[in-house]
Amino acid sequence: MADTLTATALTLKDIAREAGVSLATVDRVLHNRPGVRPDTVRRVKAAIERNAFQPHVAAAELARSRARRFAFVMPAGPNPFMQQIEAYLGEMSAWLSARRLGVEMVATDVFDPSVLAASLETLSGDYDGVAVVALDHPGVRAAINDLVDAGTRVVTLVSDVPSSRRHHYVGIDNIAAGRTAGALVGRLVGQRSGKVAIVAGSQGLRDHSERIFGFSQVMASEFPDLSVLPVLEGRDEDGRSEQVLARLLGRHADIVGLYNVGAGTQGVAKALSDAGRGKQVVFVGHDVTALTRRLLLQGVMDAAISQNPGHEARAAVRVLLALARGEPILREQEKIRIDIVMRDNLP
Amino acid sequence: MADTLTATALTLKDIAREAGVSLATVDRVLHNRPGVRPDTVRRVKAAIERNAFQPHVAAAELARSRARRFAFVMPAGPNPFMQQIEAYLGEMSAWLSARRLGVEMVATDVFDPSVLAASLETLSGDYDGVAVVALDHPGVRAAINDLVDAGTRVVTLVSDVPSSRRHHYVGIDNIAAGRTAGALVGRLVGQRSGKVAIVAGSQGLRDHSERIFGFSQVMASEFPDLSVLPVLEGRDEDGRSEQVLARLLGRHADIVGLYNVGAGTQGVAKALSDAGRGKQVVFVGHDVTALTRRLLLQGVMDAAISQNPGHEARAAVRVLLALARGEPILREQEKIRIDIVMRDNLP
DNA sequence: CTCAAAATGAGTTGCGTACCTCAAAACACC
DNA sequence: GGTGTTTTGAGGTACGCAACTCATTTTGAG
Repeated sequence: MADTLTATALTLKDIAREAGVSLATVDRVLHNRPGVRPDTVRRVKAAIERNAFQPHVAAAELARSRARRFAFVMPAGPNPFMQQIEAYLGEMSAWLSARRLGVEMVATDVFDPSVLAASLETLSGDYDGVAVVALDHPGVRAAINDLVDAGTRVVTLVSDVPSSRRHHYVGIDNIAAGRTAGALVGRLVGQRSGKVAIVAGSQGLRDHSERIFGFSQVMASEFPDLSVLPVLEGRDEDGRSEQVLARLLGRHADIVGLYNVGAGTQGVAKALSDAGRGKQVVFVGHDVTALTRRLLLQGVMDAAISQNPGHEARAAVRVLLALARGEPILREQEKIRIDIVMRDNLP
Repeated sequence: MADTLTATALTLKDIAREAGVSLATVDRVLHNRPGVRPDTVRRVKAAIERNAFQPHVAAAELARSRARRFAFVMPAGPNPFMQQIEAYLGEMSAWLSARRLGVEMVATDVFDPSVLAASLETLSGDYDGVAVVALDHPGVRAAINDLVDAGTRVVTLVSDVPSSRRHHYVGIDNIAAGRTAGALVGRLVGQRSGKVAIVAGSQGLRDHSERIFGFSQVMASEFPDLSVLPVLEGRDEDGRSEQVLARLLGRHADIVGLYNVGAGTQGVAKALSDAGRGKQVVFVGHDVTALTRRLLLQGVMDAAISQNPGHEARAAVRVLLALARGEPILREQEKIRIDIVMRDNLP
């Protein structure tokens, strides 16, 4: 009836006794310090395994006096999504200080590889962990690898650099996000046939191009009655997005679906409304902000694909902390889901 | 450029000096122990406020030696959703034991108020915290209140008892979940008109009736072309669900939508398939299990409304721990979202 | 067998808090 | 002023581990 999940509370001393060695030797093994015969290492590790021993995290944390410092390298300038991440980190401040963790924001131009790489290089040695919104570029990859080699824990945030040796990626699978957007547009358009427009920031951005790829894949394979128009580039700016979309709407009267891949949502919505086609066109975009929330409630947007920024911020901190402590990562917990947000499940 | 988020690392000794009292007095104030003049209490609290002092959680945890014990009171018998919660708790075992936390499962008949209440009473005193899948009933409410009065922290899990004095509810808003299901069915049906069927476990269950309420609300107000048929009760069993639905499908050729409120999904799917209407009827249900995953991939189910069981398990533990430690709860983090899961964003 | 190097034991200190005891001081009351 | 009560101070111990020193034992090479 009452089924217990946790082990008994052994201490290092118990492990030492079990392995027939002294506390000092267990300590050496536990921290990979030199001067222990391979055979002894094995005996100690066996004792640890056998008892499923976990060092008491509170005791370990207390003993190592030194506070941990993490850096968050984020885009400079006004990006609502990034501001949300920063805000959620702010909400954690009591949590952080109760654990004597220091989190510092470093603003930089993440779109310029050399600037970003240089920013990363300056962090070396000063921090126990770094979270970075990274551009996928050889220079950046090298900078990340240097940090890792210097013993800093690195997680990529929102945008990944899979070819680097970063310890973890906190963000969504953008191809799947694009596929989800495609399925939604296709299903919500229903029986109608017609054309589908795509507005992106730039196809040079990895996350945008991956989303477009996934979207197109689904449209081609599952919704043959819908034809996808060439991708418009709005550079994530409202004005330009509005302009290019307005022109396209003028030329095609049979547009039934619209996928906005990045930002510039305000402009996209305005072009739709001005053309008087807000209700006929199925409009799917990304992220839940004050604006998209309003558009969803008004029925202008039909769905938003979202990655929970609060979750991303907290997951990044937790992952960095677990890495620094040598604790296992709860993969399931730290995985960022692709949220489908419609009017009735607005968070 | 580098903007720091966290406070400096003061200790109790610093606070004592600031307030002009001894460590012992600060300790008395911090733990609401008697024997301190009101005026002195004020001075100490002021010093704490002024410095935004947070006790070092690791030190506090270490000092109080006594391990914490939590109990999870869950339904006995084979319920896949509950089994998932249990499995996720199992995945946390390393995390738990590194913090010297004991989590025990208590299986009981949560559908019988008196049995459930009795189970809760037996826990009094033995646990620092209790998470319970609770039926909303006066006897249960009283049992919960008794636990709270005895100093045990209580969170309701999945199913709430809002009228009790439980400290926290970990679960979704079921009315909103029903609304979301309704919006999905309506939108995915598209231009067609016809009838919509509802299969529930029992309308006596609070979560089921709330979901039906939300679903009907949306259908009535936003999809006037769809008419909702009377609710079928399948008691969350496959056989009975299949039987009642098969009969209904036989009587109505114009069913275009189906909402399965609870379990019994296997039977519902079978009735649909056997009638050869798997593809024409928009089928929305709850929870991501091995079965619903398969049905989504096959295209039999169109969407699943899901509350992440892993998140619920971990949130319950974190909330109980925060309550026990007197730490603030990260509301945003512990809030359970209503996930819309379609084929392309299957977790 | 000898000797240096490697491996190990034994012990100390400190981290910041909880929890406890005992004595001293301050206070209230008659 | 004396009495009893309340408030405060001072100090200690313990929690489990990290990080260190130094002495001692074991090992392997010559």
